[in-house]
Amino acid sequence: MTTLNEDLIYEILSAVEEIPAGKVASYGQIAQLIGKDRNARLVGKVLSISDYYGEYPCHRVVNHAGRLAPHFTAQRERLLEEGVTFKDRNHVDMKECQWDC
DNA sequence: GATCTGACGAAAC
DNA sequence: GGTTTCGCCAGAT
Repeated sequence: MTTLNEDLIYEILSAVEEIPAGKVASYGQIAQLIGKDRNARLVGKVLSISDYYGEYPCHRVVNHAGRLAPHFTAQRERLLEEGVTFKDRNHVDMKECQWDC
């Protein structure tokens, strides 16, 4: 496979853009949607290297604990504006706002 | 080509 | 609820 990241970015972003406003999805959920259920770390890495924030709702992607990305400070504010509820300053209420796919 | 690292996940403790 | 260990894949060194 010589095509590398370009293909991964397409798959991941295609899944990310399906996340409805006011909801959040875990990396594992995205990974599963792209057919790589154990490849959640790739989702995060690809988003970090890509500059697609603004074109895709990558702020709606959080980890399994509802914790936000360590290098993505604006993420919390964006989610609050969309109506996502928080349990703590850095923890999303997964029970209420996790994407039901 | 081997090793380490990473916006992670799940299970075990 | 938190920490520890392991697993997974792709990129960087």
